[in-house]
Amino acid sequence: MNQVRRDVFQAISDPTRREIIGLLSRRTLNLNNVADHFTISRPAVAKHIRILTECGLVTVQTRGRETFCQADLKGLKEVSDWANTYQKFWTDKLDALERFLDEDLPDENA
Amino acid sequence: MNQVRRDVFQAISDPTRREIIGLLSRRTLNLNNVADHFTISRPAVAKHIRILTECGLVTVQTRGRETFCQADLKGLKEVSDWANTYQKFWTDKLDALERFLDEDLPDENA
DNA sequence: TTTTTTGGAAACCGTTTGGTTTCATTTATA
DNA sequence: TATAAATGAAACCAAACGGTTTCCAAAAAA
Repeated sequence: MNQVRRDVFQAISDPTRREIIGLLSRRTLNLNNVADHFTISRPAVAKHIRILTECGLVTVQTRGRETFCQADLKGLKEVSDWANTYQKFWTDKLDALERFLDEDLPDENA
Repeated sequence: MNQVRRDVFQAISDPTRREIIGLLSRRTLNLNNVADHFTISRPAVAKHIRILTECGLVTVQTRGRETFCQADLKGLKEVSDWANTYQKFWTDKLDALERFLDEDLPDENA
């Protein structure tokens, strides 16, 4: 969990972090509020949140003794865009011509 | 790299694996052909490909002494769908009412 | 002013990750 | 048939990951 690689793809690879994203997408919560949703310890949640902040998916704002965590999920566009590059693999709208053009012709930079 | 967690999100968290996906999305290649695109060793590439097969993003077919690797990226729909859940975070089409409803009203399960 | 709440930070731990080298096996080819 | 090509498999490794417990500091509440 110690920070070295910090990109969005790696940040969302952990299911707990995706849950945290889901929580914070609905409302801002302080750290303990987030931790209350999980069985893992509060420091573990804090580390997940740090990872999310390091790739910009969460911003943190301290007020008094509380640390409010807010989702800022613009960075997920990169993920969406990347996955959508391969949309044809799960879309059935390909007709014979498209298949021919996409797969049967030799690639121009092959 | 030893296989335990096998979900698509974790499979695509590694940049090398995303590159392999890109390669195989354009044409089927045998293992050495894939490995030629990288500086890491052939066994390392083989392990990446195994991970991709274990979550169904790549299928493998042996013919003679060669192992042909083919992309089957339907599984990326899960990633696309998940990311698109948060599309409003990078889409500017929210008007004042939407912002009000989404953020300013107290959450019903708060 | 004690006491609680909130959370940062450090030290530690076992497992997973991403990589290597080496060796064996199978299939083609000279 | 001897050799080369393609790959699998095993053993190993350092670093990162995901988690813990413990302790400390600051802010709020009794």
